[in-house]
Amino acid sequence: MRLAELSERSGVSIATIKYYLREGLLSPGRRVNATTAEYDEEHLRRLRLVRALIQVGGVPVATAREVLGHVDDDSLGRTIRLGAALWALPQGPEPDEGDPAVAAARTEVDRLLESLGWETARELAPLSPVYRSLVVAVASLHRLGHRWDAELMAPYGELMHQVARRQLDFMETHDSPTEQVELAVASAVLFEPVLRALHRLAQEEEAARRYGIE
Amino acid sequence: MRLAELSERSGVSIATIKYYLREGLLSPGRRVNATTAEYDEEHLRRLRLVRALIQVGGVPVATAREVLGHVDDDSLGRTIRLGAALWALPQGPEPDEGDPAVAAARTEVDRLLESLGWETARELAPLSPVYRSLVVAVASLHRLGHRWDAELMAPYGELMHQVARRQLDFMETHDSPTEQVELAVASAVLFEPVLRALHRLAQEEEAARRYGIE
DNA sequence: ACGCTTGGATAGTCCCGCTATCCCAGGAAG
DNA sequence: CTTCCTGGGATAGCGGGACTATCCAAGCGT
Repeated sequence: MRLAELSERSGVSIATIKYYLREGLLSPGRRVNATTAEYDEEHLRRLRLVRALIQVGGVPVATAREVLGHVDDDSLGRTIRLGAALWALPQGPEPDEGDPAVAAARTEVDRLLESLGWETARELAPLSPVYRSLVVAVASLHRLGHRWDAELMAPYGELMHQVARRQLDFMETHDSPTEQVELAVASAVLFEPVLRALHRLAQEEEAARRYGIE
Repeated sequence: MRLAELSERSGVSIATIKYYLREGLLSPGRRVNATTAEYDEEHLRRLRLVRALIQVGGVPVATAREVLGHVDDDSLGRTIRLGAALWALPQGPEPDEGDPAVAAARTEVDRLLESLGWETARELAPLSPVYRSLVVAVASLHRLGHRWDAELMAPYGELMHQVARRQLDFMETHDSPTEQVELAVASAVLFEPVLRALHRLAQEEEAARRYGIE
């Protein structure tokens, strides 16, 4: 299919697709001649993923490029590829090491990982952006006066572990490693808005049950 | 305390505090005379909340203003205040009603709410931005080929309900309604990065356990 | 009295995600 | 062959968002 058709079927404007091509989020089409390029279903799939990441997941374009670069890197093993893709995602602020709230948060997070028995996560913690963003969020909660300790959070960790297990089960129903990693990334990015929405709905629901519509 | 001290203690630059004052995220200090204003602990607390919303939660300034407006509106009952504040938060794209994936997603979400017995959420669904953002995310998962139905999601809904219950329990340990709503908003915004980080760590952990470091 | 700080107002900066314009090279129609 | 039209690449511009830098006038301290 041509650019025009790709645009038609994906609902993304031609100008925007060109922009994504420039930014390296999409591989160029197969050049038929100097003025024509041909795109296939693979491009369409990828374009939908890109849109989902950017629009629904709110991932910046530069980050999406990096993530997809890892997804496509089939020189790596599955775990590393997945890890690399997930590590490229967060982009929150870095922890301010001078802040005592950060130090306290770090201690609690470490205790949490220990009590959950997440050995790999503990080993990789000093390097992991995800770990750092967790520390930042916990430090913020501390500063606002929330009690937040490992005991309190452990059940949530277990829950998220259950979620992750379900998702990897689903991932394994696909064959191609690239597709698997793509799915995992899509889950990471799109499943989170789902959880967030469920969380907020639950909060409203529970508040209404406890206090009624005053 | 003066502006300079407020800046010092919060770690936010004077210029930025002035910006927040202009934007109405912070109430002006008590004017002592034509050139001096006095701020108190309340301002500091609020400033920390604002920073957390914006930096950690990634909430746009305009949205934060709206949310805090509801938090401060003590003419409303607790449930409504909390609901209004949470409704102002999401800011995702609106669902495209022409899209069949959106229609399918809506059906599944409605079935989910029914099976969870979230009556209030069901009643308010047509109006709720949170509900709409859930539909958008689910539709996106559908388009990317994820199986997503009410049965699959119900356990996650239950989990989020548990989370919400714990948070409201904590909220009730505070007395002032404004503080309670503030806490709830902080939870909604800061607890979510925590869950997200836990989710990603769990995903890495589980992948490493299943596949090793290939 | 005079410099120094404080707070308010205004304009400017930087980044990001597009979007509009221009240009040239085919291919199709006459 | 010529002419016109379309597809694709390159470049520059736009609009919004979050700050940030500069200026200014009014006190306050010595």
